[in-house]
Amino acid sequence: MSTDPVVAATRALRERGQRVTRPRLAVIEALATLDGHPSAEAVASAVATTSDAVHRATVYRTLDRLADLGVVTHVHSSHGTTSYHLADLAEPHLHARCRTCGTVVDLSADLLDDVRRKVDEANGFDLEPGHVALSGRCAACRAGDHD
Amino acid sequence: MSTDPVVAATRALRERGQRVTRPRLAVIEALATLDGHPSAEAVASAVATTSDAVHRATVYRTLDRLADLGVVTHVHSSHGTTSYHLADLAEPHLHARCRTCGTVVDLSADLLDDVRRKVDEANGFDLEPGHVALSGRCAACRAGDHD
DNA sequence: TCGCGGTCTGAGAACCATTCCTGGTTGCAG
DNA sequence: CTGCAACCAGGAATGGTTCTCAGACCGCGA
Repeated sequence: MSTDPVVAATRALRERGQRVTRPRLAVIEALATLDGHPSAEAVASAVATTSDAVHRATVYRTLDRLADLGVVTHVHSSHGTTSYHLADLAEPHLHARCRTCGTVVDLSADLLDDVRRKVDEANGFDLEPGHVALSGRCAACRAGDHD
Repeated sequence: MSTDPVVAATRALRERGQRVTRPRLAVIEALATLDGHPSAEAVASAVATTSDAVHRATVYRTLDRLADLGVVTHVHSSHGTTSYHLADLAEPHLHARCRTCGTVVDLSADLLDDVRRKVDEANGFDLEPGHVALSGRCAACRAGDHD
């Protein structure tokens, strides 16, 4: 990660013939700033506190565009929410979301390699393991109360 | 599957002190009739064509209640939709949803057993593999067009 | 069989995140 | 600098799901 993620993102935009606009920069910077796996809504409100006010709709559109370009990664989790993070910020990894507290846990990327192979052989289905968060209960919630 | 799923469902309701009402029966029968993994919306419109008209809100409530009772299983898939099916109708199994055509593929239940164990050891996270549909691309869509 | 208590339903509006539409703005190539 | 096209703001529309409340009905006990 020697490259500034913001710089990398803007470069990726230019390379694809996309414009680098203030709203887009604001979204990218918000993603670079926010820890974890913010939802579109979280990004929107983070940007809202900035000097550049960016309209909600623009945030959604921009996140979508950036996801297309591969600049950001989006993960769907259980309750229909989608979270985003800059692709550069971390190694590829999988996600698991606690169904009780909503925390997202990062898992190692190769965890599902075997499964992916098996599913390909058995069903001809090409699994994309990072695209959806697995569900379950995190250590804290398991300890906190009983099932 | 020697037991009629509708009977099993009504019995489960009674055992929990829940009432067996016409709307609930209609929902259960719709689930027993519909193939695959219908969404709440699909169940609602299936029920709407029946002689007993059941209000949308009631369908949602009922599905929720039945899921609590363990009579139906609900699975979240990528686009925020939730699908339901009677728990009795099939062996426990996992789901994978094609991100292109939306088809839900059933996978064998033990597929993620190893992964579950690993995640438990590494993160203390208790994976519930059936609760969320994995994502990817089905055989037909892979053949149909290129990535 | 009948009545009662409490649960369940219907109806429509509220709700929330997301998407669409339109006219005005702005990046960027020339 | 100028013009074109892509982009954005604003706000309304959308679509699925949940809420509220008064009335209906289930199931138990008499």
